[in-house]
Amino acid sequence: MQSIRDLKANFSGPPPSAMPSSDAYLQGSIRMTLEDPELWRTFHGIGTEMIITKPGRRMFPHCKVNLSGLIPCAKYILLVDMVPEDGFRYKWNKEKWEVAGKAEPQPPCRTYLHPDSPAPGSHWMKQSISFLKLKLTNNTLDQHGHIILHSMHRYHPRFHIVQADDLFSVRWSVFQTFTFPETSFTAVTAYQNTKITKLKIDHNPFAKGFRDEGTTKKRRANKNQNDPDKKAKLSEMNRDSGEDSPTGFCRSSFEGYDGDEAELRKRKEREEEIKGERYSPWSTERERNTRNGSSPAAEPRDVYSAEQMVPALASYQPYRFQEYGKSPSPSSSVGSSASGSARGSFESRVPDVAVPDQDASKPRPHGAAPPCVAPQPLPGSQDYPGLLNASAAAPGGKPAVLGHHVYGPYGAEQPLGQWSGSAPAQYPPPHHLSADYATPAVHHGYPHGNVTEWSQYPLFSYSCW
DNA sequence: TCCACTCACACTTTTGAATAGG
DNA sequence: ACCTATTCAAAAGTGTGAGTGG
Repeated sequence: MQSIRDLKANFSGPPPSAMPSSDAYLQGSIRMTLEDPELWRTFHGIGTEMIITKPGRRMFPHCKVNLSGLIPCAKYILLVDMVPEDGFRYKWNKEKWEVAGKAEPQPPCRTYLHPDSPAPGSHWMKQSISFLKLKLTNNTLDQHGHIILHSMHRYHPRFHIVQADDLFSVRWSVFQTFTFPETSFTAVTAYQNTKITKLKIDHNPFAKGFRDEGTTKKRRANKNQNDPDKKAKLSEMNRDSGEDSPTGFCRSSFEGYDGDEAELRKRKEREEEIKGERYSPWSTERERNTRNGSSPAAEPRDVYSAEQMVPALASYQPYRFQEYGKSPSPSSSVGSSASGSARGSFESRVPDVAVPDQDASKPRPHGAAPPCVAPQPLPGSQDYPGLLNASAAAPGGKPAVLGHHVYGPYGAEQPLGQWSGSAPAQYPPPHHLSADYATPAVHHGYPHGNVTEWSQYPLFSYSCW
């Protein structure tokens, strides 16, 4: 298990009041654990899919985490963004996901700000933190601040904790970034894997209507009873599912899973036993990538330990350029975003992810500029303008500590409400800061001194309700 | 023809206002 | 007048399946 911090240096001399209390920062060990990991793992074991729609769709399971190790009286801001897992587009073919080509250019970067932000550490630690209202969309012109993703692409959520008294001081603050491998998912506009559908129906209360045989069967029966073709289809589905389901409802082919709660538990136990054999449709691939390295983290069993903390320096930072990869701004060429890439080896499919030798707990002096690194495409077909391969970023395979810089989406006049508001007017058309938060604007002509100006670059777009 | 996507639908839970009771 | 509990309607969140368009 790695515990690497994603430390953001202050690049432009913040006012002392805005400086994080670095001692506490460095000495404290912030710990984040994923709530309901079992559920996540169940989904992950099959290959989690998340529906994305134009108006925005919540995640299920939704992200819920516990935090500890924060300074109770210090204020923190919590953010979530979505990071592409790799540089590929996928298709569902014959009961499994296959690579279908190169990934599409990254959509505008959006970051979800937890509505409680900023709040004291005691607040974050006293209860689990839910990102229930985070929504995903495939609408690149989305005006509601939802997180924009591409269908048939794989992502994972990334959680950022920033110590900051208010949203303004985010830009001076130190980030810590956490990811959980079991939260990775494929964005889809319609479910591909019936096993996932089944799991969602059985666990999501809103889908209860599809759960038992009663309503669903009736509804389907009503809809189909006059249509022989549909009848045939339906019975075919039953056959496919490998069960003589009397319900005629989309019985999952998920082996042995029948939706009954108690039964589900038993199944889960059984699954646990065989987890090593089939953990995830993706895991084999990952293992292949990671097995060469002898990192213990590559072992699924370690990876999914219940109290897992996966603080990760993203192996790639969302180095997103405006206009889908066209390099629009000076910042794109002077990255500095060298992410200290220390996601567990299990987590990255980027072959040459390196673990930073620079302990994140070792502070860089404030004001020290991070190494300037030009973004480079991921190896092979990976062509993510939005990503920076950490190892590529750091010469000599020594990823530098990431300068994970934030451009506040709020101007000086703008209250916190700007982040949490839902009025479309508050969301300017997506004109995304080139190289966004991976890049210190101070290097690229976005004067920090002028909040109003840099606020034009919504590095962290926001989508809170 | 295939496949990704959109939309209307029926069903559910959640939310918030109105009301009643202490 | 205030607070709490209950009720009810509207809003929002689900997956489904038909239809559409590239």
